[in-house]
This record gives sequence, C-alpha cells and structure tokens, in this order.
Amino acid sequence: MSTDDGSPAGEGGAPRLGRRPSTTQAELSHVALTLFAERGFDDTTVDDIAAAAGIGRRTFFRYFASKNDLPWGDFDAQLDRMRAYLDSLPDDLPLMDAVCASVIEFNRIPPEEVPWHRQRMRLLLGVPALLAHSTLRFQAWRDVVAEYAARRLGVPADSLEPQALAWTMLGIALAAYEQWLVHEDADLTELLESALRMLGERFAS
Amino acid sequence: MSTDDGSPAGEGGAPRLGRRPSTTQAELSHVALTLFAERGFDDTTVDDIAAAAGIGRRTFFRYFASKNDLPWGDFDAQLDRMRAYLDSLPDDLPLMDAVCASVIEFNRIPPEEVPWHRQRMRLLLGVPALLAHSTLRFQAWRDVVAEYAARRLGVPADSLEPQALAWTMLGIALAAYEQWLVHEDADLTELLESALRMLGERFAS
DNA sequence: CTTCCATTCGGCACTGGGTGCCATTAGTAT
DNA sequence: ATACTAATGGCACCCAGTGCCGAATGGAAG
Repeated sequence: MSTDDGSPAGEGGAPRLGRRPSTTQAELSHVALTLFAERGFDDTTVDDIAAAAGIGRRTFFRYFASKNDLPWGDFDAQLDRMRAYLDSLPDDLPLMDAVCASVIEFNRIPPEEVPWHRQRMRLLLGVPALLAHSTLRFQAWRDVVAEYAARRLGVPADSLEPQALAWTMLGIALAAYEQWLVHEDADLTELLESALRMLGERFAS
Repeated sequence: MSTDDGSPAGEGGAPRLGRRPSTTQAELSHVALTLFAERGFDDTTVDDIAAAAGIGRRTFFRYFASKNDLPWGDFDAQLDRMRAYLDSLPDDLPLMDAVCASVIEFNRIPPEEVPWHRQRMRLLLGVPALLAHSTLRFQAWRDVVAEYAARRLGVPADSLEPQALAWTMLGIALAAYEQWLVHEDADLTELLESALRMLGERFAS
C-alpha cells in the first residue's frame, strides 16, 4: 500500500513520465465507502466500484490489493506518524507513559472528521470480513509499539515483553473503539484514557 | 461449527435415520492438516482435501463452512470448558486472579498433544489468511471472558471495563503463544504466567 | 421383499475475489 | 515522426463458496 504505487496524480515534483494514473487510492476509497454506505459491504462487488469510479476491474487491483483494503486508506502513513511521535518523546519519560500517550495521540481525530472516521471504523469493526482482515493491519501497528518498547527496554523486538505490551495496547484501543461506536456522543480520547486508567487500577491488585 | 452439523458418526444415542455420514469433521481436519504440512496451506485446495478424504467437494462444505475452519476443530467445546472453569471458581477470589487462572487453565495442554497443538497454532498464527480468520474465533473467546467479568463487576457485558479486560487477556495470551512457537523448548504455561506477571508490574508504575 | 421416508452425497452451474499476460493508450523526451 | 515509459483494461484462468436437485443409502412400515 502506502504511496509507492506511483499514483499521487497531480503535484509531487517529478515531471511525470508516461501515461498518468487515471485516479487515486483516495478517490477510489471514497467512491467505495459511498457504495458501502448505500448497499452494504457484501452487496457491493469490485465491478460495482470499478464501474462507479470509471476504471476497469483490472485497474482497480492496481490501486488496492484487495477489496478489504478499501476502508483503510493509507494506513502506513499513519504508522509513520505514530513512529515519529514516539521518537519525539524524551527518553526519561517512563515507558508506559510514553506508550499510553502515543496511543491517545494516534487516535486523536479532528472534530470535523469524526463522522467520517466513525463510519469507517463501524465498517472495519462491524463487517466480519473486514474485522478479520484488519488483524493484518493491527499487526503492523503492534510492530510499531513493540519496536519502540524493545528499544526502550533494550531487548529484541520479538521478545515477550514488548510483544505483550503491544498486544495489550491494541486490545485497550479496540475496546475503547467499540464503546465509541456504540455511544454516539462519546469522546474517543476520554474512552481511551479511562480504559488505560482502568487497566492500571485493575492490575494494581 | 460445534456438533450441530449432524455428523458425529457412530455413537450419540439417536438410532440414526437415513443415510449415514461418510466421514467426520475430525477426520477431515486430520486429512487437511496432513496436506497442509506437506504442501502448505495456500497450495492445498479444497479439491485436494476432498479428494484425499474420498468425498465430493460439495460435501466438504457440509462439514466445514470454510477452508479456514479446518484447523480449529470444535473450538466451541473448548469455550464451554472455559466457561465451566470460570463458573467453578469461588466468588471471593479477586476478579483478576480468577481471569488469569482461567487463561492459564484454558491453555494447559497434555504433554503428548504438545507437538500436535504446536503445529496447529503455528498454522493459525503463521498463515495470514488463517490469522485473519482467527479473529472471529478469538471474538467468541473474548465474549466468554467479558461475560464473566461483567457478572463479577455487576455491569453489562458490552461495557468498557469487561471488554477491555477481555481484549487485554487475549493479547497477553497471543503474545505468549508467539513466544512459544518461536522457542521450541519453551513451556506455554510458564510463558503465560510471566506475561501476566509482567503486565502487572509494568502497570504498577 | 417392497414401499416409503429421511438424510446424506455429489455433480453442475454460477457468483465473486484475485492474478498473469499482453496489447493498447497516453504521455514525455529527442 | 520516433522512441521510450508507464498506466490501462480486456481476457482467460484459478479458487473459495453457494443454490439446486437428482441419486444413493439406510431404517422402518406394509
């Protein structure tokens, strides 16, 4: 995914060589999300999406490796943002504080994008096929957390402690998301904070 | 899954009426696991499995809803075991102790089944398609934990606290499993214990 | 033994996601 | 105009999964 498919039609700098891409991931994603909202995920075929976007079915699969990837946009860019945030934190900040802060920061969303993001997440966590596929994305997210924790702890990234920490953080975040989707008026940041706080209290026993 | 597909060929009680099933989930699962070990999951088609088991492709899908379900056996029975174990614990045992104990108990495996279980889990966590599909099974597991926690806490099962706890426990268990798969000589119970212990220490900060 | 009924089997055709191949199209540079 | 580059999209193909329906297999009732 990410932007290595050479598609950012328009600016970028490179004077373009060869035929220009006829669309973008973002546009395809948008078209698809609209269709999903109308007919539902399962009742929307890739042909429908390609037709609605005015491209061939074969071309669709050059922009997205699978139908399941549509709601994700370019997650890799988000991961880079998270990595950068973690690296910007001072090393004397306790590990748990750093990780908790980054989870909160990663999931901070501008108010105007809340409805949009809500729809995306409702899809991702509500449609079984998408929830299953999401696991693979979450794995990449966990790796970011685990690598940071491993560096701070001075242990390999694939050892128990960073991995367990990363899994835990993912779990907490998803539990908060589920609440957020159910309660229309809830604030995601607050939910994340209380989930994290709860974890600390519960384990203090 | 479970046993509602009416296939437990042999005993059961009901004197059988109509044609008898020509195989069982267990046998199919066994045949499939063997093929997976030889050729790999992705390079084994459903036709291969059906042929190896001596049944028609169409019949295969009456025993398993999908190819992805093959390595799972009857997970529902395991979940019932877990529920029963949780219910058997005294109510004055602190919640966290109860949950931790049940995670450990759920993943206790007889020594003779270790190699078998290892292969199954290596498949489930190593093949992307299976890992993704597993999410749906893990959801059922999480529900068991969340329902118990909710009862102990006197809150709805879909509220934040039980859900976050369940997610966390799943994460810890999976982190331990990953270590177990990497280290051939490791003991799963010990890994689970140290992962749980670590979580407590880390959050005590 | 024959008839009836229940249940499983499995072939066939079809949908839908995903891929490899390759000619075509649309651009830039010379 | 020519050459080169990169994206497009049609076509054929593979595989998972489903609906339909007739055929096979068994027990029970006549």
